[in-house]
Amino acid sequence: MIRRVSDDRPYHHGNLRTALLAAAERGLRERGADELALRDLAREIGVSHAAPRRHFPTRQALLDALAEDGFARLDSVLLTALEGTGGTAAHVRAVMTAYVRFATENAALADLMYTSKHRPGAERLLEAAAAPFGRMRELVLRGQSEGVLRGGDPDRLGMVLIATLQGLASMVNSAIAEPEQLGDLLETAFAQFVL
Amino acid sequence: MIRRVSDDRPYHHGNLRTALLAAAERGLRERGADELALRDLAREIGVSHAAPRRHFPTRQALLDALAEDGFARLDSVLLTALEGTGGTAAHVRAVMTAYVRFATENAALADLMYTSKHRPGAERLLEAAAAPFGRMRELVLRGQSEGVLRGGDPDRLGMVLIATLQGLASMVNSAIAEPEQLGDLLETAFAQFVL
DNA sequence: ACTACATTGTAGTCGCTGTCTACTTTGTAG
DNA sequence: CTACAAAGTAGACAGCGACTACAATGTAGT
Repeated sequence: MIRRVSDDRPYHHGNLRTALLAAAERGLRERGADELALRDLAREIGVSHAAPRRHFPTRQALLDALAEDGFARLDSVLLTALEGTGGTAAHVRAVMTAYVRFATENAALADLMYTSKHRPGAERLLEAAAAPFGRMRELVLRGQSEGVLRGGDPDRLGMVLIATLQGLASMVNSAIAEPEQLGDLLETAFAQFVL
Repeated sequence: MIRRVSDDRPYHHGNLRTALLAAAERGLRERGADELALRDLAREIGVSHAAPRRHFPTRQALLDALAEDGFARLDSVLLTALEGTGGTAAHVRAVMTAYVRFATENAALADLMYTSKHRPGAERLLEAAAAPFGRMRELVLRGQSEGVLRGGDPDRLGMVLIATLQGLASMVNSAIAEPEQLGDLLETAFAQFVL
């Protein structure tokens, strides 16, 4: 059992991919995507500068993985919101609040999730996004069948709903709208969707 | 009248700031913000690598200027849409279409305009954004007074409207929604705002 | 238990970038 | 005409992403 440099860390990290994602997520939250450097993460974790390459062949691959994970986290946040008490209308309100809360508390992550980079091979991201979008679609279907939501193609309505929420989060994140307005803005949006 | 290196370009460019912005805008459209390098732009224009610094002290300053210009261009696009024929409802529809068209044809620019980078000194950007937002607010006021738009605080309603449009553009730009759906999505959104 | 091989780490290098500093050329106001 | 401000150049530096060659470790097959 030979140990490396300072005789404390094993040659193989064992969980480098996970460690990288965790460190990257923290860096993303605290300093933004532009400040994320693979070499910084490697130093922070204590591996060589080239080690991350085994798990993320390129910096963009790491950012994509972050975005993918972001959609999974968003999905679980929405799921939690749907577990609350109250009727469908209350659920809609809860989900709306939860979405915007998530997207404003993780502003840089939200940017990554909806970035418009030239990305030909982003199937993984789209699959990850399908989870929260599907969940929202189900809620819309339920709302329509109960008559609390406007009719029409549930896919379209769900998409417009998420778009509105993500747009509102963007306004706050870019400092165009003030965070204090968020409650009122959400209420205005809510009134448009719920009959 | 001494000339420089290849005896063709004068020592002073004369319009370097404008030239940089133009080249950057093209690069932004064709290759995305990540690929924008100050040194590339300098080479393309034919000045030294340090010359851009006189006009944009940092790369981020150039990106901010691009975003600022983006809001000005957006405002003029909206203005054009408002000059069309038809009543207020038609104007609302035209503005909605124009917004989403602008934000999808200039996807990377839209990202810059609504980015959530830690930006303490972004007053310039906010001032630039005030133009299109103010224009939208006027339209909302007109729509409300004519009874074609839902009531409530016009600032809030205008903000929700732009948020919805920007959100829809984000969905398309990130390939979550397909461009072909845009028409239907816009119609769904339109039906929510116009009584 | 041994051994071949895939996996996952290390070290070093390369070109490129953004930023900074010192210097030079040009425009311009007094 | 002359001093100074404005706007360019050249060179240096550290840091980064990406690539390569090599080393250590886990593991599957005999």
